[in-house]
Amino acid sequence: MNPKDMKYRELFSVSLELFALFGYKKTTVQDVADRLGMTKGNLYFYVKNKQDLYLKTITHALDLWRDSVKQAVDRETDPVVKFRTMALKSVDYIENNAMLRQILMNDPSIFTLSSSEDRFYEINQSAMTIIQEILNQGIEAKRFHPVDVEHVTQYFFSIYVMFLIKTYVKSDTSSSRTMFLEALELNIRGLLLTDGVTPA
Amino acid sequence: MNPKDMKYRELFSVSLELFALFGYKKTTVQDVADRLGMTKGNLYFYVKNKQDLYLKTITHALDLWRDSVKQAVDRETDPVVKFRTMALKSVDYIENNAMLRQILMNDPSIFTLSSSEDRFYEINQSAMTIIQEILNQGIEAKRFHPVDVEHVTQYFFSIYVMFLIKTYVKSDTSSSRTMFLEALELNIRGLLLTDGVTPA
DNA sequence: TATTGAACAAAACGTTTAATAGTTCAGGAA
DNA sequence: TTCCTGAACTATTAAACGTTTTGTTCAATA
Repeated sequence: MNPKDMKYRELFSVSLELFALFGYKKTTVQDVADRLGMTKGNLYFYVKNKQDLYLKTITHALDLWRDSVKQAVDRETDPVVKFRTMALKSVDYIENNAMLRQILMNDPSIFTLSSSEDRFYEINQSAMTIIQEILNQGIEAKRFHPVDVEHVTQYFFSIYVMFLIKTYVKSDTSSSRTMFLEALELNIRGLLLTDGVTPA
Repeated sequence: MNPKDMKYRELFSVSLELFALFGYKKTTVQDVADRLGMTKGNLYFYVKNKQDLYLKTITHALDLWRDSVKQAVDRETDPVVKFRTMALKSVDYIENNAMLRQILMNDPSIFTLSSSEDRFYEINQSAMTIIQEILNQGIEAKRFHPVDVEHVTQYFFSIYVMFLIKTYVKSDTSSSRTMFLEALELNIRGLLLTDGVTPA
């Protein structure tokens, strides 16, 4: 890895930690520069402005999240197992990442149900591709119902976002784990074709 | 109907219209009193304060919504038809009620994914009862999978709220209708027991 | 290319003040 | 009693102010 990338990684890492700890407003450019052992003026060599620093930091964190899920999915071959792995790994990742959870709580607008308000549209779009590919593969293999892939992908991603909001933004922890697992099985049943037989 | 109830209905009707038109902040107690042909002082005979007026007004509107869905569901007997009727009627009602839609847009916090923040907890709880009864009946009649009724009810209600937010709060109108219908069929398939046969 | 530090601009903050809007209440009419 | 009025009172909001903090730029430099 080249030294420039290293510098960026360190920058995003420090930045994420501070934003998680203090939130966007209370984190000053000076704070970040101090922790990096540089002056705030020099930060502007790496990012356009504070907003840009924040956006790049979150985007980087979301990239790592998606990559982790993608890798887990790629290890599997069966579409049903892929689907289940995707769902479980996604939740597992955030479950074990306190800093990212804190970021979500500080800034509820990171995950929005409105695509037009979505500041992370591109990364979310690429996350949806994972769902889409699994659906296509499952339909191709005659394991899944021939659903409207585009809309069902959108639907699954919306449910996923809804869960994230419920559980980590609104911290409605109570029974949301059980709800998630019940929902997962229900959706898999909704997708599955009964072997060979097409019900009337 | 007794005259007191009539007065309240008029009050809520006028109030809803003004809140829809101007939003909570811009609607003054004076505005409401004027439209009712009374003084603002007298409004306090009917409600505790402005906040109470708003809460009672919205609650009343939500009551009418739920009653309309409940009536439509009660006209059916088959659990699958009931389920579909419930979903379609719910969306149909808001689709044909511009004032209520405006209220939702003015105040995005009416429908929240957090039960602890829910100012309309009771009415939403009673709406969930409709779902719960249909699930119980369907399971009893061996038409539905024996799902965890409590959590699946919560799940369906959350999806419903998610759709309302997406469509009427964030006005992501684009393809949300198609998504809704695809999701409805997927969920029904997920609920349905294949006749007689239990898949391994 | 990467960094500094000073200078500048913009935003946030605390305070004061005036206007507006919400609430109470004594008293009177239905 | 129930319902209502109108004036008095209180709380909230908005604007304007100077002050301080913070974000951003840039010429100089290693």
